Amino acid sequence: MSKISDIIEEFILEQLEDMEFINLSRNEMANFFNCAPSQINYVLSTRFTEPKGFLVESHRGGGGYIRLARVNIDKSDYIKQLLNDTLNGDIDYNSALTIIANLTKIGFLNLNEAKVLEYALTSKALSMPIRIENKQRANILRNVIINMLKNNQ
Amino acid sequence: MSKISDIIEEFILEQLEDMEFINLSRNEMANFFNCAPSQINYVLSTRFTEPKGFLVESHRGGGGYIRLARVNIDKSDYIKQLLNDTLNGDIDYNSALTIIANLTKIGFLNLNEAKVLEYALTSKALSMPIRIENKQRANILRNVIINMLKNNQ
DNA sequence: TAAATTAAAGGTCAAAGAAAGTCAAATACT
DNA sequence: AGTATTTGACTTTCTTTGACCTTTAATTTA
Repeated sequence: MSKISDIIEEFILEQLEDMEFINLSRNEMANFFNCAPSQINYVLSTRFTEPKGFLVESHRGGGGYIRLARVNIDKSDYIKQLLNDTLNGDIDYNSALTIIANLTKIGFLNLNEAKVLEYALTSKALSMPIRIENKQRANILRNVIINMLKNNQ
Repeated sequence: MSKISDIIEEFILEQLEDMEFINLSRNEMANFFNCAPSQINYVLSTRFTEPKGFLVESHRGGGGYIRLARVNIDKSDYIKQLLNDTLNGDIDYNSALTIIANLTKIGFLNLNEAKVLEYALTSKALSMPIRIENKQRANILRNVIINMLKNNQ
């Protein structure tokens, strides 16, 4: 019994496949999937976030729409931004997965490396009596990146 | 007059037979076996543990589930021993390096994977009080191994 | 035609609902 | 007595729903 949010996510991803962007109508979507309009916002805000590589713009009023675009990332900018910003805060597991996927996409990690890193950053792997899992995750990820830069390139 | 825990264990094992993984609903199970939901947790935590070669993931909230995977643990005595003993204690960085080297030697990890893992387990990456750091390191290493076992069959 | 109104979007937020997790007390075995 | 199992109250996490808000286009009115 799959969640409606997952179904909507799947649908959107399908639409977006090899499209630079798509325009959605929130009300039509809600109608089609038989859910509250705000459900669409929920899906967008949990699954189509900026760190996951999506960009959402919208216009209200008559003829309003939601435009969803994929952003493509520049390798060195991306890594710079990770080290300077993103990885100084807290990173939950899902965000980590996204980051790892991005690092793979830009060729910084290969699939084997990505896999190991994913496994090392699961909640379970990091679970500790103290509550600093997300900080810990960010820290590990940052250090791996730094070391790869230092020793590999 | 078999214990309900044993019956549930049996049931799960049967489901899992020649399945790579199964998804359970805790509430449905509890309902089916007429027991408290937390009984399911009890069975999982006493009988489907990592050292025994099982992997449990779960999600809460609407549409939540518990996913149980079986892992092929008969790979080598060395790995068995790691999961059963060594990695239940504390592991300092140098011991980790040795373990990673061994895992590489027996072909369980390739060089890329080994490298990432090394980077992820440095003191700096884990930066915390030393007592906890070594526990954390063991925990991460154990989780990586268990997940690799699952994925590489 | 400019201003005012109405209708058509989309946004926000909090409450309700739907799982699963935790922990400790009670009970049962050995 | 000591360990293992069972139960249940309470917690945490994630999802769904709905009431109310804001923005903008279209339409009506003075």
